[in-house]
Amino acid sequence: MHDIRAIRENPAAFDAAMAKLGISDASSELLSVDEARRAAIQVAETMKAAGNAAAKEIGAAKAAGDDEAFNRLRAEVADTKKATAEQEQIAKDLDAKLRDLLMSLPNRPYDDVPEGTDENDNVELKRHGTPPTFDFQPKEHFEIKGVKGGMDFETAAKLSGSRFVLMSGAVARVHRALAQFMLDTHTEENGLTETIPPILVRDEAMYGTNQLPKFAEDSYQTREGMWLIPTSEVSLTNIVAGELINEDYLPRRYVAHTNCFRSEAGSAGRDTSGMLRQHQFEKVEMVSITHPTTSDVEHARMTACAEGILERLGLAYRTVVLCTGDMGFGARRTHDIEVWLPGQDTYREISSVSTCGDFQARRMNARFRGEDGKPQFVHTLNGSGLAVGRCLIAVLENGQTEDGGVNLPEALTPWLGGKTRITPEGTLA
RNA sequence: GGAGAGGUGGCCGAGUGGUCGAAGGCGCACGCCUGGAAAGUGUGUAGGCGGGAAACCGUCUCCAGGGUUCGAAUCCCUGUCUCUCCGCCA
Repeated sequence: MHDIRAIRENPAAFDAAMAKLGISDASSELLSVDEARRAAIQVAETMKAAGNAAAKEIGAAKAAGDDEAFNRLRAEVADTKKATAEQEQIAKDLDAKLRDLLMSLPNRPYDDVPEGTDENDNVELKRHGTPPTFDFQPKEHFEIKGVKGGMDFETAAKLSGSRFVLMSGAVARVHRALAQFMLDTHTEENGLTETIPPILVRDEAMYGTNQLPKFAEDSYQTREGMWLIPTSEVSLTNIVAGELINEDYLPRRYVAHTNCFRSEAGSAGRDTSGMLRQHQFEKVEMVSITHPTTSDVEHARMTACAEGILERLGLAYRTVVLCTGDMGFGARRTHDIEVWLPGQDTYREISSVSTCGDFQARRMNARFRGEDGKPQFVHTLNGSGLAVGRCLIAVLENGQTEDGGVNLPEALTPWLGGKTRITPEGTLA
């Protein structure tokens, strides 16, 4: 959510930033509602002040035993009471309207974010590792002989429909090992706090991290009205919702391994084969709550944490900064990390690391007490570290051998009980 | 599912119709004390919104929304959340 005062002070800067997102003249309606709202507040408060003063006089008259004055003042107050209430309602409605307008606008990109319309305008920041070469035609993950038996889409469809998978045996084990490896690395080496959060949340949490009100159709809701999280960013970021915390509590760094649920409402027909895009998937998510002055450094740090996982696994990747047209609703800057998938002969997103500035903090009302003793909004960041299912795909495709087996990354060995390979028969060896 | 209790400031906790934005404690800030620290001690310390260059002023807020009343943290209604006991259950 945006700061109406900042917009009021410099509407041109705000409009220029929003124009980069293709939203023209964003400030004019905001400012006119704001002006009406402030005028209404002024009127309402003046009326209210008069009423309060009268109430005091009435009390004094009563105490003095002056019945004549008491009754006269009572009648006066009764006359203006209704008008005051109406005026207050007007002010309240305008305030709610302004809030709704502010809530529905996306965050403004930082100045260093490249302008563009879609993913083709994203700018590469970094390329790490070399895509492996094969002396045979590398397959997609679900075509690899040793993998097929442990990655069953038909049975999953019987249970749940399309975009679900039933993993078993070696594939399931490698998937689990990956998640554990990520979690252990983040907690033991990157200093993140391991967390097991609820994955079913209330409306308020979904508002806080901007899934609501605009993107309700992307998530699943229970009969009771709770939401299955589309990412544990929701649970982790909202830890500080409504809090006024001590400055020395910052930064706060969380990591969680959870299931995530997405309806994929807008992506019919995309990535329909394999387990690249599922309704249910596992993700190791990182969230940082920081002081405003350190969020940029934190953004780089978090990106490095995610990249480090791929580096240890020996996977080639590239990191891009998303252009204005490709960014999500709440982000001020987003780094996407794309891993090399030999089966698709391309880089595919495996992590997205965003800094949101105070955008979510305003929505959540998450503050800390600053140097001057005044509350300020915290900054929030989130990033995948990494998407476990997609990481599994990368490991399988990059490690595949001509016989249909898979050589697994050395870094994973401790989490696989010393095993290093999936055989063409689908067993761990 | 049944029964009950309760939501007060950054935190804990008093307060059952006015003089209450709210005692007291903790925490925090500044000072005194000290060689330095701890302890002790003094003073200060809620937030939102609106106005104002500022000082400051107004207004709202004791879970939320309604109601009673001249006046509500306090009484009534509804909602919501939390906790306890019983039942069921991983």
